Amino acid sequence: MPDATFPLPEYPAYDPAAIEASWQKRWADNGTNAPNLESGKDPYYQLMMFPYPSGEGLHIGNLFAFTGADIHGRFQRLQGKTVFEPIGFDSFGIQTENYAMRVGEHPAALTPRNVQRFREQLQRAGLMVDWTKEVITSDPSYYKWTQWLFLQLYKQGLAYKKAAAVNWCPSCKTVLANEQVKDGLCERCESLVEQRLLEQWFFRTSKYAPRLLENIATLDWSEVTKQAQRNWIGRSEGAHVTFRVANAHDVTVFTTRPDTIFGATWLVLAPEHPLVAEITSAAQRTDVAAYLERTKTQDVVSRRVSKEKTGVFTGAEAINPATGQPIPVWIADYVLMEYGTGAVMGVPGHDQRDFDFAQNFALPVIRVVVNASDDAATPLTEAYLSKSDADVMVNSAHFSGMPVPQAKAAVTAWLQERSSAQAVVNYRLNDWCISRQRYWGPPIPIIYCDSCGPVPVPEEQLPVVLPLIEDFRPDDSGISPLARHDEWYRVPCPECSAMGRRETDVSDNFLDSAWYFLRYPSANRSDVPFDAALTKRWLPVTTYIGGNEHAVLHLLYSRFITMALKDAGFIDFEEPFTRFRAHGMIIRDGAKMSKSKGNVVNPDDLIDRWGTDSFRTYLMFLGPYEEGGDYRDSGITGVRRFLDRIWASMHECVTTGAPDPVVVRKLHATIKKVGEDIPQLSYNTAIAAMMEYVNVLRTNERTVHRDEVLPLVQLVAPFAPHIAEECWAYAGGVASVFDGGWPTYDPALLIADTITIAIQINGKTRGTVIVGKDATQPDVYAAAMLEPNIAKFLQDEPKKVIYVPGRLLNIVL
RNA sequence: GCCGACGUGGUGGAACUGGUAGACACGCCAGACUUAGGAUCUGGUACUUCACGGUGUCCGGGUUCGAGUCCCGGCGUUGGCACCA
Repeated sequence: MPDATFPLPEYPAYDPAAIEASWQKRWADNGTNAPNLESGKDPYYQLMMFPYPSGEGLHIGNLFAFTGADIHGRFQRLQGKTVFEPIGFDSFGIQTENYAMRVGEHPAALTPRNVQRFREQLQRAGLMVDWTKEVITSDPSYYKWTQWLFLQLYKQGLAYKKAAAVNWCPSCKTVLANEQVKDGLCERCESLVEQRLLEQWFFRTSKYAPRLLENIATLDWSEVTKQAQRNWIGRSEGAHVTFRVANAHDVTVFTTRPDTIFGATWLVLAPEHPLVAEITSAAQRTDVAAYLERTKTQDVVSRRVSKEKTGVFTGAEAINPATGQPIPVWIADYVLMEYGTGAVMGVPGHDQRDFDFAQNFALPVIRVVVNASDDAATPLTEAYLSKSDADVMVNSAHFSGMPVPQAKAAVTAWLQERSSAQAVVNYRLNDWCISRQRYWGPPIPIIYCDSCGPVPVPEEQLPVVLPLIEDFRPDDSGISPLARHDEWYRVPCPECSAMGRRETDVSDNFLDSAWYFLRYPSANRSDVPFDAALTKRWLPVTTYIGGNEHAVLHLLYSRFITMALKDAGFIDFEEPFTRFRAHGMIIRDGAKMSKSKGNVVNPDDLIDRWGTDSFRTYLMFLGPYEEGGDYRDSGITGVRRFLDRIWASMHECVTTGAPDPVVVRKLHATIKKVGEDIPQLSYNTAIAAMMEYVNVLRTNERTVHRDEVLPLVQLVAPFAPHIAEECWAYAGGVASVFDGGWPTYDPALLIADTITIAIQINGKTRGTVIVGKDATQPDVYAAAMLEPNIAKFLQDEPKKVIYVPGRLLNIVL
């Protein structure tokens, strides 16, 4: 930066702090970033994932995410679209509640402060956010509609209550979703997770599994995200096969390998299977009871992580419908009640888990699939998982000798004829448990009445306001703290007016964020969750940019809610996000930033030192936006120099004379490149292209013409909006640079008069020649012969000559 | 175990459908202007060789006139899921 002791320049030094504050104020005063949602032409809904307002303030990852989304939104605006770029705060939830407990404050006191701090930081970040449509999920004006949403799903039969074995964290004292359990430990506090049986509210996400899966193909989303969704939904084709058990009961299993049924030498039920009690023989009752007790009290770690196969014999026998032979029925906790039918057939020869089980309990192994080169008599040392289409059946009655793929269908059909099987498709997507026995969330709007049962709170009585209570801490009763407050808890039944009790569970934080994008355009409306006309005009979201850590849950829940609302007739689309792009993660020194590692970077300090524009541009320059990058302190100087040079060029430029054609040619190439890179989120290469242009622009301190620099100001505007506005205004631009459009390029100017052709001998580059742009192969060849370095190789006639016009000539000797 | 991504100078990273590997930037070296330089500008910077040249995109094969890019087989790093029948 220029020093004050030096002869003063004739123009003001680039002072980011001053111009950034001034432009942020002007944008707010002029409503620059608040589009007219009713009438703006070409609506473009640019969404970014709203932050959870933590006590630590915004971190660099947030700003990386938001800046990337903002650049995209600003670019769309420069293309003439009316861009709506809202933001809000995901302020309910267990994170805030846990933080509040840690610092000994009430979440209701903490949240507004955190939100305010986030707001200030976000405003400094120079985002094109429409602050008039801000949404705060913990505000009654928002969660009123979250509760309304619950009621709509309830009416549709998509919300129901059931007793379920849940993951219980003894430290957080709450139920955890399966997704919140990592290796049997609580995702947040890393305590051992236990199992408990509780009455919970569920949404029927499983009903939508096929649609959620099929629609993925129609979405313009990052491929990684789509794949993660597919895996999560987990479709598998197979069959339900029914076994007769103890001459009295039918037990249905799900299998993806019906072809291996001749190798099924036992049947296993999950410990929670409803038939366990009925089929257990008198002799085995004690052992079974002991086993059930053990699996129930066992913590989830030993159940889910140690894959040791345990089990107990029920004393019952089942008939294998293929062989007609009796096989023993076992109970084992490697069978999960949540998946399939909660029962499986044990085929030790061709399933590794069954093989391990057979080893532990000395159960017979029958091989029913062999590879062409294998001998069926060789004892197996592990399960043979059929991988080749050349595998054939053995020991399988009249199916022996049949190739495996064919046998899958044939065996199913054969069993089906005998009413023992049915081809089915199974999904691993479970229903969504939305109950949380906690305080900091929207109370689920249900009242229990002794005579009427569960009664939904009438819509006109919403919101069910979360009461301000001092002792919001959960205890280990498993019941929400709200139950301890009679004046809130006791309430008349809406139907019969007898005294009833409120549901004390609050809903999952993911429900708050599963519909916020619907609320934004209608954020100022208190009478409806979303205005019909505005929703029609602005949704679905045009482009959504966010972290891939939400690739599964948040995005899937949002899709589910959107589908449910469509089916209920509230909206006319069923996919909320037309285009989704996942950004990468910012790491430092090859590792995630974390407080414990002490490698956290504070964005405020960087903005103070270098300015928002430099900081934004630097974040985008670190690496490909969709991959993230490695943060280093040293690199930001290069970006700041780049902006300094733009500033200097603008203030030193002349309007007399004509722009240099060579510079103009480079300018047009840069306009093309930047305009192509931004929509693909190739921000790092767009910035590199502009830097290259600046290097040409200022070569040897040449005099810059205004027409050479003004389009550059427009190109850089999405990245560095404040300096762009300032330069635009300096050059006499009226209004905002963002209403000035995007520069166009002349394709004719991109074609140079001369081109450089690489000359290769046997594929090895030996030199280059410069020829006219229309040079033919003989022209290039002749030119190459004038180069001594090339000519010396050509004592003999070349065998072959390959010419790639405009690129290279390869002479093969 | 399953699914995915990635592997290029001292560093972050470029390289469109196979076509001059290392754009751009940091750092470093040298020079200019300077009382000064942590400002600005200019030049250089993959490795190796005095040079001509040779070698280079994780390793080993292959396809091709030509491979960072495509194919096969390894190794490594990283993200997600995981007793899902």
